[in-house]
Amino acid sequence: MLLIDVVRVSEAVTRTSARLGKIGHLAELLGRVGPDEAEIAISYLSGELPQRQVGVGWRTLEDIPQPKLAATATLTAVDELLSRIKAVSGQGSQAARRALVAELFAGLTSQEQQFMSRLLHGELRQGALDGVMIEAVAKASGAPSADVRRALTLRGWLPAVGAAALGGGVEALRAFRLEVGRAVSPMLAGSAPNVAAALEKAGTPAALEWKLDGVRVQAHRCGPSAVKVFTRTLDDITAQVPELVEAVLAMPSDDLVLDGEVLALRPDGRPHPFQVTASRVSSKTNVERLREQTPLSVFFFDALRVDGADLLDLPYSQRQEALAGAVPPGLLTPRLVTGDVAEAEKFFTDVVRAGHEGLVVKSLTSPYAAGRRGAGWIKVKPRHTLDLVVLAAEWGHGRREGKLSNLHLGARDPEGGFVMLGKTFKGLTDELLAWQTERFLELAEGPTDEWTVALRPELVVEIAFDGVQRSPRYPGGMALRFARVLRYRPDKRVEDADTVDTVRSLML
DNA sequence: TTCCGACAGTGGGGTCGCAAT
DNA sequence: ATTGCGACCCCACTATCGGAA
Repeated sequence: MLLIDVVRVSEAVTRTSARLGKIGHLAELLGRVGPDEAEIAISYLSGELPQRQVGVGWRTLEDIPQPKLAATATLTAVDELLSRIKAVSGQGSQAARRALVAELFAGLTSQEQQFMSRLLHGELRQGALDGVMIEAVAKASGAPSADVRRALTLRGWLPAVGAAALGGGVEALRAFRLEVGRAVSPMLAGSAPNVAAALEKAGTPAALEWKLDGVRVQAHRCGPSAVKVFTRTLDDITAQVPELVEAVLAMPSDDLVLDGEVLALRPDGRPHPFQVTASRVSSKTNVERLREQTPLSVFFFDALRVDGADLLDLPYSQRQEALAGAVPPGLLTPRLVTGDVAEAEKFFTDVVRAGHEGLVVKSLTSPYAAGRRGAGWIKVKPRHTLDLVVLAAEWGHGRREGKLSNLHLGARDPEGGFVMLGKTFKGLTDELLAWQTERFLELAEGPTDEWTVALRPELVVEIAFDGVQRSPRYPGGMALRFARVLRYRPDKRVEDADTVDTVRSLML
């Protein structure tokens, strides 16, 4: 199959707004793709590369060769070149990588070049990713989408699941098993504004678990001496977390799959800022030295397999029993089962006072269903707000093209002027986006660069955020974490906006 | 007919590893 | 030694579609 066949379908998917229409276009192509090219086609059309990352970003793609006129590139040839690019990126010069990228793009038409650029950027923007592709695989193979979804949970990679479904139908899908040592797609949580709302969603009584601000880990014990650890995106971080490996090796069972969170705690037991944990977990060199300075702790909250028994389909409460039997009590995430709102709210206050992120409220009956947010797990976190001043705005991309989208936020400096604390584009409705674009252009002092418009500091906006973190980037040495717009405050003057001192007092 | 769950899109700050400067 | 780039940790929120109620 030619790359252009895939590109044409992607363009048709982009033009079609109805989800069922998108699924129809994708399924049609899956119906005519050969078995050796199915993985590549499914991968590209769900917006990812079979190689995952190949070490090519926006900078590398700034200048690419003239396009060809005739579309002759085959999927397999393109895939093979991308694998070579990845290999060179792993160990080789940038010049060698650039040469291979040039070779790839020189073989593509203009239409194909645009597709490949977006794919490499991870910005296909065709309105279809895994969720839509699951349905397309189901339609093309004749298997129920629940079976496709289930196989994806166990296998963790849709192209392999899709290729199996196209080749062997529903039986091939049902042959997928949880395999110790191979990552499973993790179950994700939805969110609620407060504990009472979360309890309502999860059903009572529910389990309340501490939400720790670290890195999600899936630990596999594969036999007497082997452990593997994966992140939420299924990357292998075993070598970076020796403490966790040792903790799992010390457990009596030698056939386990556990779900948990790893984080750095201070000697007094309170958590380090997320930045400290992230730094430790992502460091690959000097791990032994680093673990002495910043040891990691792990807390498990679910068990997918214990002593060779798969537990994914069991209700939460039964998985908890298995977890408690397999993991020492000190490595269990603190939890409380209750249906009482007052008791739950006290537990929430306690966990926040202990310095942690909040709670995850879990239905006692839900199975471990990967990939689908919001079903059985609901997270709750406290919310801070500040009244800040809009200092500048950046032009948006994609569906926000032509709109001023990303706001530069500043706190008032009592000495005069403003101190930038970060940016946000979140929380804006289309209506607000249109309004602010118009209003900003009235306040514009002129462009500071290609994307940014400086504004007269006159607008006050109420911003919600999760916390203040240390920042090497901004002049005040601090930045807001997960800032989002709540509403504009036309009733407030700039003199009423919060000051940097207020923000600094929150950074404790 | 209305409601709501699931999905895709739009990007945010911070940090590491690596190659080039 | 520093800088630029790519990758990936953490993540909130809105718009939309289409099935459920």
